[in-house]
Amino acid sequence: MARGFVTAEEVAKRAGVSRSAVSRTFTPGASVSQAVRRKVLKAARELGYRVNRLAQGLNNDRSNLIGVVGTNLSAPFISKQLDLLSIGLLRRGLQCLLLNAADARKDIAPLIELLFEFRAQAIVVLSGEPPSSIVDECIANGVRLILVNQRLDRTDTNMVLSDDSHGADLAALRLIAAKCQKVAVVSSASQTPAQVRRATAFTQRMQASGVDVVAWSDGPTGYESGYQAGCDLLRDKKIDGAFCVTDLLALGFLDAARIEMHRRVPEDVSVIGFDDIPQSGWKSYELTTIVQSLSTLTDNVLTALETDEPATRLQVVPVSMIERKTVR
Amino acid sequence: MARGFVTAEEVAKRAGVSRSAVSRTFTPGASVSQAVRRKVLKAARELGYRVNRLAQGLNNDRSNLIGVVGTNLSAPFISKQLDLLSIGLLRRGLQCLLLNAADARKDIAPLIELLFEFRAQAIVVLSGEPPSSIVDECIANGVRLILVNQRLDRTDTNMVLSDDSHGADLAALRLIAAKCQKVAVVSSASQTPAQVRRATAFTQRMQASGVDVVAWSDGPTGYESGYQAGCDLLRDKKIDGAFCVTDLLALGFLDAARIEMHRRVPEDVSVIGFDDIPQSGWKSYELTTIVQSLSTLTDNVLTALETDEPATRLQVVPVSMIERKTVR
DNA sequence: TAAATCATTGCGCACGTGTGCATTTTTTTG
DNA sequence: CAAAAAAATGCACACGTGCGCAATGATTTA
Repeated sequence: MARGFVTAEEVAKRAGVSRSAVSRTFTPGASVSQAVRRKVLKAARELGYRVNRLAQGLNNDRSNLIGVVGTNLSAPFISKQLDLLSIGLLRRGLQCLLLNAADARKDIAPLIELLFEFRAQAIVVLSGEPPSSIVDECIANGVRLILVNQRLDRTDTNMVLSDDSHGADLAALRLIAAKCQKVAVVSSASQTPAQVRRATAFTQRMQASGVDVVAWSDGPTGYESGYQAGCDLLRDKKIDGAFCVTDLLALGFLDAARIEMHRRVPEDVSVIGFDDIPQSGWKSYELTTIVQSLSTLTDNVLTALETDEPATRLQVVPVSMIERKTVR
Repeated sequence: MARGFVTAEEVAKRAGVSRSAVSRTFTPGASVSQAVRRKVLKAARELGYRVNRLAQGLNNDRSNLIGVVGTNLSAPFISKQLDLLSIGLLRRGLQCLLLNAADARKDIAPLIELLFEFRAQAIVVLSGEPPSSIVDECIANGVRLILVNQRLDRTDTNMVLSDDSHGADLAALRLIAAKCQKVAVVSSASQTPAQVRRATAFTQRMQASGVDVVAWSDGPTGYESGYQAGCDLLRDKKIDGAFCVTDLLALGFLDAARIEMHRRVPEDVSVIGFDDIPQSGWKSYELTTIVQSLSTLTDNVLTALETDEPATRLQVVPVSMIERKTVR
């Protein structure tokens, strides 16, 4: 019971073979006789040997580590994304080095530096806007960079994002069909690129149809902000529709409308969200919303990760609308 | 612009010093003159040098990697736990190697093996029951193992868990105070140790007071199962109280009670949950529940991680009850 | 049976870093 | 200014592994 881990050297000694034999036994496709292999495996089992992947990655230059950076890891949408991503990585024999960007909301550059130090093979950014200089460094070091739901004005990095503007269009058209006269767009103070795209696309489409639009954005992207928005906005009795750029906002808005402001949904006010988080399907809400296909989003990230020469740098994942019960 | 990463050797050559000087420049407390340090830093910046932590960990035997294993990473409670944990790790200069145990629900042994291969300094298990043999291997290899909300019959590993039985007691006493005559205990088919502890403690306390208890457990631990439980159980008009071992179950139960089974809560039925996830505070629910202090839970994990000689192996975190509006 | 082919094995180098040790340079002290 | 102390520097080894290369042993072919 030596302190620390067992090395291939010790296994070799016990099995009475060379260290190379041990290495080859654990290297698929290497040339070892059955007899030696058996001896090595026996010794390894007895000593509790495990190959050291760090040392392995040192001369392989394949660390098998994938860096994942994100904020708001406990928000339903992101956490589901992380869930699927981590499963997919594990299945592909890749490890997930998770960095929570909560402390460095805007500037995630230091975190990416850290991932460089760990020789991450690739980096997936779930949220937080990376400066353009980071992209250059990734390219220089041969690290693949994948941005999720986030658009950069460059063609030399991978981006996977949902079709925000089309989603916003769907929402707008639906509210127009519901004969809304005056609608609200609810977003948060964080104003992520995705949120801005959704809000502006929606606004444009509505205004083109001659519908009044009032914008609201304050606080963090969560239930409470949506609730606040509902309380603020629905003092205006004219408002009969709302598009919330996130389901969490929409659910807060819904509760404010029904419970605090005494409106009937959908009879008095129609509400549409974006994301389709699990809670939106709960019986108390049944929110009509734009669904991002989280599985195809994740699949695209994973293929972008393992493809050697990515054909398409920019992948836009289609969205659809699921009609539940919050639109007239 | 060489392919791959820059090494200390190259920096040394460019700066006109020895490789040792480079190493020392990036090692806090090492002896380097100002002049040399400046030259090295300049060269490093120009070349984009970053120390290779993998190689570093090779002779340090401090990989700085902490393995985190868990299932249901997108469930509100676990995801919040992961969120806090990953923040805390980062602040302490530790990296979070995340393994999603979704594919190996029961047997997480292979995942822990994998963490051994990466020479993780410590392993945090958020869910999924590790076999006792794993504990031995961790000890043999000097890897600290921390089990969260999960009790093993051994005294040689770290465990941090909420006071489940006391929480269940609080719930029982409250339902007794509400004069419930017949109550349900709702759990899931997964029957994790924590769930079992809560359910049995609750049942014992209730039966000791002469209250009828019916148990229900089926499906995964989520909203839908709670909903199903509500639909099944509330056919019995006698049932006027329920303790759900998880908030998600409780929320589903609530919706079933109010919407599907037309009961008034709390007038007809009282409901208590466990965890205090964000959704429980939402205006549509206002669930009375047992709150686990996620922050102290996480703090205890982190201190267990960095303390060299843990005084207390078993840490029980106190729980409390937050009264909202689902109990008469 | 001799020759040729093939599988197996061990040696030694490489990967990128930290650090002990001896040596050289600088600073402080008397 | 000389001597002693302190600081800085380079060399070489160690960490644990994969793999190329040459040598050895086993097997097939003529």
